[in-house]
Parts: sequence; C-alpha cells; structure tokens
Amino acid sequence: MMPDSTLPKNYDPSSVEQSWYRIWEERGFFAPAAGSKELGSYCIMIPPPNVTGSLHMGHAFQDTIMDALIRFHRMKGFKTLWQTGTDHAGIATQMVVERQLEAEGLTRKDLGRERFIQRVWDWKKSSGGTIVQQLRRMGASCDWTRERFTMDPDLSKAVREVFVRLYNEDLIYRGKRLVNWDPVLQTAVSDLEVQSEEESGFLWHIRYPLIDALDGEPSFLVVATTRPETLLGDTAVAVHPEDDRYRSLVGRQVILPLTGRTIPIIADTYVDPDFGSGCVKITPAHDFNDYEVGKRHHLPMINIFTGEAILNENAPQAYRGLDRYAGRKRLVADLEAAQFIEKIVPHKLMVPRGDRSKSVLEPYLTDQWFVRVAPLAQEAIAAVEEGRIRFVPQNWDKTYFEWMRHIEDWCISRQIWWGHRIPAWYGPDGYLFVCNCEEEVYELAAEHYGRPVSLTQDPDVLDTWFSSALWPFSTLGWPKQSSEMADFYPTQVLVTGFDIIFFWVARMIMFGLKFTNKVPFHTVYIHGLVRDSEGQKMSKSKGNVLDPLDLIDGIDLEALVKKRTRDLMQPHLAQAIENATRREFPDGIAAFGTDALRFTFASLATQGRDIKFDMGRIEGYRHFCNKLWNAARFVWMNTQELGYTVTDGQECTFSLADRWIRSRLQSVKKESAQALQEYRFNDAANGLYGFLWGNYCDWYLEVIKPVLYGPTVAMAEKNGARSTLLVVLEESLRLLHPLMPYITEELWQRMVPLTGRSTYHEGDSIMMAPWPEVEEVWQDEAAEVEMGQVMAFVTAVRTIRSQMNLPPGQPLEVLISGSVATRQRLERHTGWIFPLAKINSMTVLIGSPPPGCATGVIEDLRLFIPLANVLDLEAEEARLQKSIDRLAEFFGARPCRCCGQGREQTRRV
RNA sequence: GGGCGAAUAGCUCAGCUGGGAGAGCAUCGGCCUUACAAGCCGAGGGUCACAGGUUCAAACCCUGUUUCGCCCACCA
Repeated sequence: MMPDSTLPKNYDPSSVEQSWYRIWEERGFFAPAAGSKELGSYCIMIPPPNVTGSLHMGHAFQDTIMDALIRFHRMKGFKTLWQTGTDHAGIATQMVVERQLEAEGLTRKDLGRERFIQRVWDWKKSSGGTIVQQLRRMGASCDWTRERFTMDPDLSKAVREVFVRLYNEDLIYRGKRLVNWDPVLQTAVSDLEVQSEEESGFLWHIRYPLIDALDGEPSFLVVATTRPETLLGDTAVAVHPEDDRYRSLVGRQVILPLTGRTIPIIADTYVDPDFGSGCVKITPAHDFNDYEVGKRHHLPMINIFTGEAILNENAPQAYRGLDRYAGRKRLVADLEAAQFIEKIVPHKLMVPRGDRSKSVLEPYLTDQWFVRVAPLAQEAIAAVEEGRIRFVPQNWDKTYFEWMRHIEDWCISRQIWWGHRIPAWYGPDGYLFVCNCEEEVYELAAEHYGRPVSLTQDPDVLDTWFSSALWPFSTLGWPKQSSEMADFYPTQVLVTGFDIIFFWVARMIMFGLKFTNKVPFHTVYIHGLVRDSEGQKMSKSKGNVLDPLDLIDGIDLEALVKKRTRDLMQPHLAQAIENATRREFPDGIAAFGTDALRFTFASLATQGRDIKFDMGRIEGYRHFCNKLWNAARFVWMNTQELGYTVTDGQECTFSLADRWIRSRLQSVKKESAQALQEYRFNDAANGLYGFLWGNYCDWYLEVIKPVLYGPTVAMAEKNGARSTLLVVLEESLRLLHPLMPYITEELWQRMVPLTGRSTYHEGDSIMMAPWPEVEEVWQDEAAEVEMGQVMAFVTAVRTIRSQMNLPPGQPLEVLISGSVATRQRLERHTGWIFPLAKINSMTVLIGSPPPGCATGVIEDLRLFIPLANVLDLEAEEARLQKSIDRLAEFFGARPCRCCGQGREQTRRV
C-alpha cells in the first residue's frame, strides 16, 4: 500500500485497521516464521472460546494480553505460534440449537439423534464464526490456518485415545454414584458446574413416631429438613452416638409418616447434636451426606424421583407423578393434617443450581463415567511445587493446591447428544467393550463371543472439558509425533482467568503430564475480571455490559439502549437499564479504535487485580493515538516533505537534545522489554506513553524546532535532528507495536523508508520487524543530566511566569548565580532555553540581586527575574497579601499543641 | 468454617527488594505558539483505612482491628 504524501490532521482508526489486518493475514504473517535457532519457539494456546459465543470484554482483555506477548516474541525472533480455535461447548451449543427447534415447535427427540447432530453442525457452519471474526477485529495475530475445533476428526481421535488409555489403566471407571443431576437438561453435571447460592426457604420440623415408646420416652422424634418431600426416600433417622438424649433409642425404630414404613434409628458422628433437635432424617439417594451415612450403615437407597424430578413409583400412590415442588406442597399439607408438623421456620439455605440451565440440581443416583483423578493430581501438584509450572501472580498456586489436594473423582459423562460420544459399547449380555475405533470393537466382540454380534454404543457424551483438557497437545497433532509437537510443546504461557483454574488449567496439567510426560505450559498468567466503572460484574441483567466492538466502532445511544434491553430474562428491568444507560452515555459511545482499547487494557493490567473499565482511560488513550499520529506528521513534514532521508555518508552532528532523546530511548527499550517479559503490561504501556508524550513530544520536538527552522543552522546539525526524529519515532513504533498494532503499522510504513535502515525491504511489515535492542553507544548519562538541567531551568522560568501572571509572550531577562560548571552548561544551550522559556537575556549576577526579583532554584543554581519593568507591582502585592492572610488564618486556626501559640511548624507548611 | 485479595488525590489506579508520595482523567489559571484545542504552558489537591510494633527511616515489614470483594466447604 502506498502511503499518501500527506497525513490527515487526525487519526482515524476505521480507515486503517481492517485493511491492515487483511494484509497481514493474506501474507501469512501470523504463521510461525523460521525464527532464530538460539531463541527457539514461543507458543500460546488460546483458551478456545465457545463456538456459540461472541466477544465480550473478558475475551478482549485476554486477547490483548496474548497478542501483545505473541507480537513481542515474534519480533524478538522466536518461532512464534498462537494456536487458535473454538470449543464445541456441549451443553451450551445444544441449548442454542434446541431453542431454535423450540421456535419451530420441535424438540431434539422429534429429530432423533442423527438428525439433531447434523442440525448442530449446520448451525455451526452458518453461525459459528462470529467470535473468530471478532477476534480478528482485536488485531489478534493467531495463525488462522491452524484453527482447530474440539470436534475436528483429529481432536476427536485424541479424545478417544485418551479415554481408552485411561480406561485400560483403570483411571476411568463406570459406576452407580450419587451425582449432581440437572432435571431440566436431564444430564449429570460435574461438581464444578454446580453454583450454590443462598436462598430463602424453610426448615420443616417433622415428627417421626417412635415405635414401642416406653414410659418416660418421647412418643416421637423431631427431625428438621429443608426438603420435606425427600422424606419419602428416608431409610433411617440418625443421632450423634454421644448424645445422651437419644443414646438409648439407637437401634430402635420409628414410623416414617405417610408411608407406614418403619426405619431404624442409627448413630453417626456426622450428626451435630447442637443443630435443631439433634435428629437427622437420612435419605441416601437424594443427599450427598446421607449417601455417605447410608453407605456406612448399609442402608437401602430409595430413589423417589424420575430424571425430571417427578415422584416415581417408589413414592406412595398419592404422590406419584407430582413434580418435586408440587409433591412437597401436597406432602406438607398431608403432614400438617395428620399433625406430624411440629413447626415451620424460615431458613436460609444454599441451593445448588446448574451453571447453564440455572435449574435446581438434584443429587441423583445414576450410572455414570468417572475419572479417578487422585493419582493424576499427585503429578500435577508436584509440577507446580517443583516450579516446572509457575503461576503469575504466584499466590494462585494456593488455590490450585487447595483444590488439587482435595480433589474428587470427575464425572465425565453427560446425557446429551452434542459432544464426543463415549467410545464404549455393550454386547447383548451387557458386556462392556472400550475401544478407540468402531471397526475394531466389532472384531473384539466377535472374538469375545465367538461370533459376530451387534453392539450398542453407550449413549452418553463426554464433558466438554474433557476435550479441552487435551487442547495443548491435541491441536498440535498428538497422538502423532508431529513436528508441531516437537516445535511448540510444551507451550510457554497460558493466559486465562482464575475462574477456570479448576475447570481447565488443572486438568490440562494432569492430562498433559499423563500423556506427554511434560507440562503443557511453563507459566500460567492469571488475569483479573473486567468490571464496569463501578466495580460491578458486567451482566446482561444488570444492563451494564460493554461490547468491545462498540468501543472500537462506536455506537449511538438508541442502538445501545436497544441492545441492552433486548432479550432480557427479566423484562421488567428494561426501564431501569434504559434510564441508567441514557444517564451514563447521553451521546452513545464514541469510536475509540482497537489500539486505544488494547492500550487501555494493557495499562490497566496490573497483576492479579480485577480491572474497572474506565471510559476516561480509553478516551485518554485515543488522544494518545492522535498525539502519536501528529508527532509522526511533524516528523514527516520535517523530513519526507523536504526530501530528507537518512543516508550512510551524510554529515551529521548530534546535539545535546539528540543525544538525550536517543539515550532515553535506550532506557525505554530496556524497560518495556523487561516489563513485557515479566507480564507487567501496565508498566510497559505507561513507560511508552510517558516517553513518547512527555519526552519526545513535549520536549524533544519543541527543543529542536529552532534547529529545524533556523536559517543559519548548519546542515549537519539539521541532519542530526532529522535523523534523530526519524530513528526515535521508528523504533518507538516498534516498541509500541505489540500493544497498538494498527496505528504503529500505518505510521511505520511511512517512516521506515526514510530511516535508511539496511534491513528494511519494501513490503515488510512492522509486525515482522525486529524488536529494537538497546544500543549501548547511545546510552549517555551525561546528556541526560545536562538536558535535565536545561529542562529544569525552562520549567522554573515558566512557573515564575505563570505565578506572576506575566504574559506568555513577554520577553524576560534572567540573572543567574551558581557554580561555574552549571552556569557554563546552561550558557551552552541558550539557543534552546531562550525560545522555550521566552527570555531574551541571561546574565551572570554579580553581587546581590536587585530588589523586586522573582527567584527560582535549580540544584546549585539560582535564577532571578527582575520584575520592575514587567509586572504590575500593585497587583502582585495584593496577591501576596492574600497568601499571607491565608497562612495567618491557618496558624491561627491550629495553635501549637504544647504552647498554644500557633507558632509550631507543621508538615503542611 | 477455611483460603485469597483489596483499602493511596474528586474518579480510575501505579508505587518492584524499606529512604523523593506519583500517573491519567477531572478541577483551577493562562495560551488559537505554522504536528496535534483529541492540543500547549502552569497550578491546586493526599492523616497512603485504623491502632500498635520493628527500624536511623514505614504507603511498603510484623501484630491486631474495621470495611469491601472473591473462591472453596456436608451443617440437616
């Protein structure tokens, strides 16, 4: 692309972003380049977003971090791969398609399994690409040619391979266990998919009549429960063995109300004698604690529910067919009528809900597949303990250890259709065959039975996280010994949120170690959550969601209101959301561009902290983009437009300012590289911001204007300034590129041909340009000190001018006194000081200063500005009097504590 | 119940191994100075949550307290 010969006055992100991305992608810049041998490879696995998803602020933040790391290492010369792809997200995706079917008046069962799955694939093909397109808008430089989907044939093969191997080692087993069951989705879910929240309920105190009560004994025991309907599945009442009130009753029987069944009174230390009556009803088939008690005491386990949580044939006739809540109502009414209810008290309880369906989960006794995790966990714990994997920030390892050391077996089977089907088949007699290949399993079966038989495959599919756990190696071709595995595994860093340490990170570590004998990554960078400006979690129902694409492209108020109030679960919130939105964004959201958004994320990315997204920040960084743009314009006008380019033989002398800014540049190179290496993105961003704006623009560009414009300035000196302008800008663009890919590319394309860099060829991209290394020859401590004095002097004069209310253009005369060395240094640079400070003379003071001077101090130097001729003395006197009055008032108001005289010096003065 | 984290300027936040309290935004004053008014030059503004302790020296280390947030956990 040929740059225009002039630059527009303002930076317009929309005019450059998408075209540059297209060029990068088309030219194959995202694919791993050869890289340098010594450095080796650098690889990041993207946490695969759900294929149903769309980009939210969390993704945008995470992708910014990953892309910054990837671009930085690519420029550094590593063979760099950002492996991308999407996750099939079993339950979530199935729900999306089922909802579509529902709109057509169909259910998945109407279609049947085959056709339903086809339907999901169709959906994926037509609508599954949203998020990867949005990822592109963020500037993410992942290798799209290697995009993977967790249900791709290769990845599915890896899944079966892992399953079979674990099964053969007895690390996967099938068994009837109490699991968390979602009665709406009709599937088991893992412990991690349960979200318990406190809700208001009741504690029902129910009387269980004691059989053969002796004199002096109570005629009934009172048990308290939050779930009275489960009474129908009770198989015991438990008391604490040391509880004197009930000690004598242990082993006796009570009548289970409304059922006529008799159940034993047992003793178990699980019971807390101080809670309620000290008697607990035991329902082993519907409560996790009771299940354990039941196993200890060999109690029967009576399942009273169907998969939809409807009372089944094990319940008395009167309750069969009622759903759990209707059953509860009926049962409580009946208990009350029969005077079995002692009392009902309001009670707060933790209610377990499914993280997808939000329905109340039911502990439910079913056949499921499990991974025996404990043996895998040991290795995984050791890997972190020994430092082979490092968490950043480090304290997350505590969370990891805590969970890993108390880990329970992982229920991996799901009773849904969309996902990796479990590679297990049952023979006519129920004999189980587990095999990674369908053809082979029939051979195995024929061998087993001595004749060909028909087999039934297990209907269940695997938990989505099972395939995610293989992502770091399944995407690289495992179980084949691929060159990608050799090149990129183990990967360098995993960038993710703390919320999936258990779901994903821990499991990747366990499976990685198990199947590759290597850790899947060396570092786990845990970032915080993106919250709104008030620290609230962003959520649809709160109506405070910001869409990263709206921040990039802008959105008008009406569209924003519409977006936030559409498809609400609770439509009554719409008005409040609309009002709040109109209040917060009266003019909608401006287009900030991708770079400003990315830079905002980077500058807020303090380790281990949630970030409150602040509109003020993103606006400030949009200004920064514009500042950079205009700095480049200035450079352009003073070089290209004058026909100047840096060439080898050109005569060049470098002034103090040149040496100063080049020296500063070396520090910034060092600091920003170090910051990126240590995941201190905020330091990298702030350091570059400060350098470019505070040093380069505010001082350097101003200081050298007299050199650039001065008619009598020697050409060599002009060349020194012009080449410095170009070199510093060009290198700064490269330093900034990992954080702001678009604007840096756009400007770099224009600037780099002027810098005369021998390594530059037409068609190059900044993203493939080398990361600027520190050049020691330009490190110049002396120049930094000397320039520091010049700046301090100028600032001192400006402060005096501002405080004395001297007109900005009024030329001043300055007297100085101090050491000869300092004076001489300043006198060397009057060419800069005079125009910047707007003074027209600088004289060494002999004797004492004349009366009526404003004074300033710079280290060992004093400066005096005689005010007699330039100042309205009466106004100044009034100003001073005011300040004296203020101080007097201050002392008067706060007398000294010891003497009460108001003379004590305080810190404030 | 256990664990983790936070509290610094009006707002959002830096402040690494103890020595100067900082940035951006906002505010106030002055500037259309030919890169940029999305800008320039200045200024004001802080009991670093509280209380003790260690130290020559504490925002930072130790102890305790308060407030807020998150995660895990079986109290029916």
